[in-house]
Amino acid sequence: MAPYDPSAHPPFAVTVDLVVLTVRRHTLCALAVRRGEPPYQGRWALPGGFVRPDEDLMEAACRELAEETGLRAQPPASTAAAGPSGPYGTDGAHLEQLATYGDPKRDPRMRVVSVAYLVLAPDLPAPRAGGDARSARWAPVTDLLRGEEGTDDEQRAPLAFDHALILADGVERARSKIEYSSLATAFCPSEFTVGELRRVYEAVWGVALDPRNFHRKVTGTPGFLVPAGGTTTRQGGRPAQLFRAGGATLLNPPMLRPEV
Amino acid sequence: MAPYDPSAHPPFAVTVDLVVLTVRRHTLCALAVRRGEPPYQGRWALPGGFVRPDEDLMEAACRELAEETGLRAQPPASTAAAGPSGPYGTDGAHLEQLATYGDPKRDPRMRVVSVAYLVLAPDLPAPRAGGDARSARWAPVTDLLRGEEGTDDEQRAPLAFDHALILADGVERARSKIEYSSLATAFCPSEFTVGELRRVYEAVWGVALDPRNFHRKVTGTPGFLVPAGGTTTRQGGRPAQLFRAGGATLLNPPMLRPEV
DNA sequence: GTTTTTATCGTCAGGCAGACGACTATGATC
DNA sequence: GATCATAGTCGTCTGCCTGACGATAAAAAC
Repeated sequence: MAPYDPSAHPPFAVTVDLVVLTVRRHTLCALAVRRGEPPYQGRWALPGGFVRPDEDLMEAACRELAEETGLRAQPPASTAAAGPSGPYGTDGAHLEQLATYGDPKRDPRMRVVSVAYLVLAPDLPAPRAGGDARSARWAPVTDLLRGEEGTDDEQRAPLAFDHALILADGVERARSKIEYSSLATAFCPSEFTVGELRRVYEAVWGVALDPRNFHRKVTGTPGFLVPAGGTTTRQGGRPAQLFRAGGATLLNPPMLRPEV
Repeated sequence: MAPYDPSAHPPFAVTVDLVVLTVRRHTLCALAVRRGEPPYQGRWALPGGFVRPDEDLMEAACRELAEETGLRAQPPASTAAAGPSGPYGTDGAHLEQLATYGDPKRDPRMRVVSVAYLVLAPDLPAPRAGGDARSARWAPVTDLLRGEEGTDDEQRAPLAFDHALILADGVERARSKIEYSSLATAFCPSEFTVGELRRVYEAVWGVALDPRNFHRKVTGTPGFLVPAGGTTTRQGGRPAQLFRAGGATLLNPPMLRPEV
């Protein structure tokens, strides 16, 4: 480390940005908020905000998540406040650090370093608009990521700042992580069927999976699913068994993503 | 994002810390430097330093890496200066963002947010002491991580700050990443034998692998290795073919890490 | 020359995934 | 109520890959 010189610290602002993903209507969606002030006024952006002076990064992410979605997110009492080690459950949603973005020009106002967090949530009620009357919406990630083509529809404008890059990184993380972990259950309500879980994989990966092989795989992996007791017919067709997420977090061998 | 208020930015300092890993004498080692000033004066720490006002995070990491190891590391001209997307090759070494640590109490002097980078390097010559005469050394990660037991030997003192946590996260990242990528070749010189590559896996994972099955796996995976033409006998025994890292970056199916 | 060391090729059995057939149990429709 | 459409669940078969391990090859050490 360079010799310590207190005057040597340029003024950095530190923010957290959230990539909040969910699956709605068989589509992978992300939470977007409309910016109320410059720069990028009126454009869609990822939710986020400044980290407070005495707040841990994950604490700040939890706070922003609660403000935007109403998901209760109390920081873990004492465990590893600093590190990214270990995901952190918030009311069934999954939260983990994604990456940090610090291009000197990423914010025209000043030097901002942003720590992005990834949240995987079950299908939530309509997003809360937040106290400051900003509008928020769930948007398919494909729409948010190909906002480049200029179009009259302001819903199609590219995301503010470098948020398209952050979102793309978050989506890629989610896609690869459900391969070798049981994280896909974070997209499901507390009780769900094998078919619902399969539709999560299909939406996140954008592929069709064989229902029979999928069923064999997830029910055959110890600790992945535990029977919840009942059945449901909410998807139509023959009643399906309800399951809860089991204790296992790592899938070994992993769920194989079909080659495109 | 919260309404913009320029007065609302607490003074954050942003640093980069480096987890530089290599394999020496069949052991996974990390680069450690001795701190020359308080806090934690005299203790071992990860190399790192403050990010400069107009410097991208990865640029800062490259600069620190060059200062500490002499590895030439010029930032990519224009590509994705901000994101963590895509590793970045530096003279054969691999550099990628690891995670960001921002516990308000992690540095007693002030609020410091540190972005950690992971570097995988081939066995280098002795580390450069650096212009400011600090000492640096390669230490087995097991020694650095179990420095907790109080002992007279100052080489055994725990790492400064939260660097033990950062190092542990970096080691875990490396362990899991060589499973499904060809990154293990970053620990090797430009030409290497299958046996040398196997010893990298054995050192990083701390297990013994079957030489025959390993040979079949790596030579049978298209794009992983390309013959370099010659043979060498530097490891003793029968001469072994020399290989170079192939273009493939992802291993599919992955190299399986034996269950403990 | 014999031993030691490392590299490399083969063989074999078991596990798992992909492809797909068959059957079951509901609601919707005629 | 019969039929159809929709989902869910159980099996079968084949091929690929892995782990275990035998066997051979080519050098250095003794």
